[in-house]
Amino acid sequence: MVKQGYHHGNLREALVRACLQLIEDKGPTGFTLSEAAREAGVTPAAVYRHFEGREDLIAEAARQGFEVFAQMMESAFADGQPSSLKAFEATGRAYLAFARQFPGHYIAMFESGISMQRTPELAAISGRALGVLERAAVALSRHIPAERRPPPQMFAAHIWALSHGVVELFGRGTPGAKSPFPPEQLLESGIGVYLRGLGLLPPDS
Amino acid sequence: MVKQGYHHGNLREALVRACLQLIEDKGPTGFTLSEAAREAGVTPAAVYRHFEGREDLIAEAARQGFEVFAQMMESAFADGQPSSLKAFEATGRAYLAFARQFPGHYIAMFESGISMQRTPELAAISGRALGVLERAAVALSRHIPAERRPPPQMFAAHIWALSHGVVELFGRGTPGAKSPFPPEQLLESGIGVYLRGLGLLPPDS
DNA sequence: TGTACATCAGTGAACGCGCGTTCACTGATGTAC
DNA sequence: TGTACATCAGTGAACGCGCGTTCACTGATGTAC
Repeated sequence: MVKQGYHHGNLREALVRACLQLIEDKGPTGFTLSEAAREAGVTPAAVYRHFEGREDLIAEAARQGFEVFAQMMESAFADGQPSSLKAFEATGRAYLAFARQFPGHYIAMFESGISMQRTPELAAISGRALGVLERAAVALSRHIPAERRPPPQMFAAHIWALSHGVVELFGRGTPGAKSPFPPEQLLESGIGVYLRGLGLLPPDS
Repeated sequence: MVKQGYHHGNLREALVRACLQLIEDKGPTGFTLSEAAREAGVTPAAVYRHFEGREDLIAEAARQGFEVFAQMMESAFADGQPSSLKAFEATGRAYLAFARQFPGHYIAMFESGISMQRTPELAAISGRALGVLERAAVALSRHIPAERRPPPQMFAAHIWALSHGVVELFGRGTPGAKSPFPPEQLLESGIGVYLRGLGLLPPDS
């Protein structure tokens, strides 16, 4: 992460990577522009050649996160193949997998306090990512008799909330951590119970 | 919140209140000891008569939060009366009610980064609060045939995660906020589906 | 009831610190001819 | 192939700021006699 000559070569990306690492290690609070610059082997002032400031750097980190997130969710959903049920479950797993694989991104996206509406671009990409969840819910909903079918947005919101809660409380070493269950199992079983409650899984098993 | 004479009278509590208000308004990051002192009409140095420092002040705010939280949860659970189902649902509602009624406390407790294990006292009171959820789950579990009964800790963890997720994503004006459903309804319906999945509610209705 | 004095809860000045941001600058790169 | 020059991406010094924390201090309170 240390540059050699006068020109860095790829400072922009190096800064984003430093930002992500710092956020992951020290939380969104702990991140400072100066330290990211230091990490990249560069003067703080150099950052301003590539970003408008501290916030803008975090926003870019989040944006890249949503990009990867959207891709993972979409490829997990796989247009509802082989069945909308399998696809839905895969989507839930992808959510957690992303949070674990890219903790820095996840924090930048959901805990750093930057708004998803900060820029049109950020709004678009985050909407695309979370839209997958909703599409998955819509597809699954078709298998529920219309009269006791909850609105798909509500369905999606439930799953999102459950997933996010599992990540925040049990996905990292931080505050809760008391649970004797690995987060994957927790989320999978939680979704299982939920789907059974919707009549989408056989009551037993 | 401004003192009159040389002695404040109740500076300790005034500082905690200021801390909570600042945390609620500006997030845990935005809170500074100096500003809390200013708010209380007092020199920053005066804070050290009552707390060991910034962290200690936040921890006390969290502690008081857990105190209230435990009380609300316990009185909602009401020893499982009138039925373990009703008691359980009331407990879930109490969780959300607390988060909405005491946002500053909630943030200090779950988002400020202070550990629940910071002091034995904090560990005890937070354990007591979250223990209610587990007792409620245990009581409810008895109505499930043993062979398809999930461990009550898992049960409790699911509900906690769902509740926390709803609070974080939809309970405040911040990042998600796109959901067209009020958080209360979201949580209630989510728990409803979940309990149906456990066979604790009739499949229809 | 009055006074001496210990205790307590504040002051205010000072500290060192690292931060984010700005500015005029300069070294490196690449392109036109 | 060589040279002049525009453009770009960095430097480094400086700024003002507010922070958390410390220290010797002093004003107010309450208690003993």
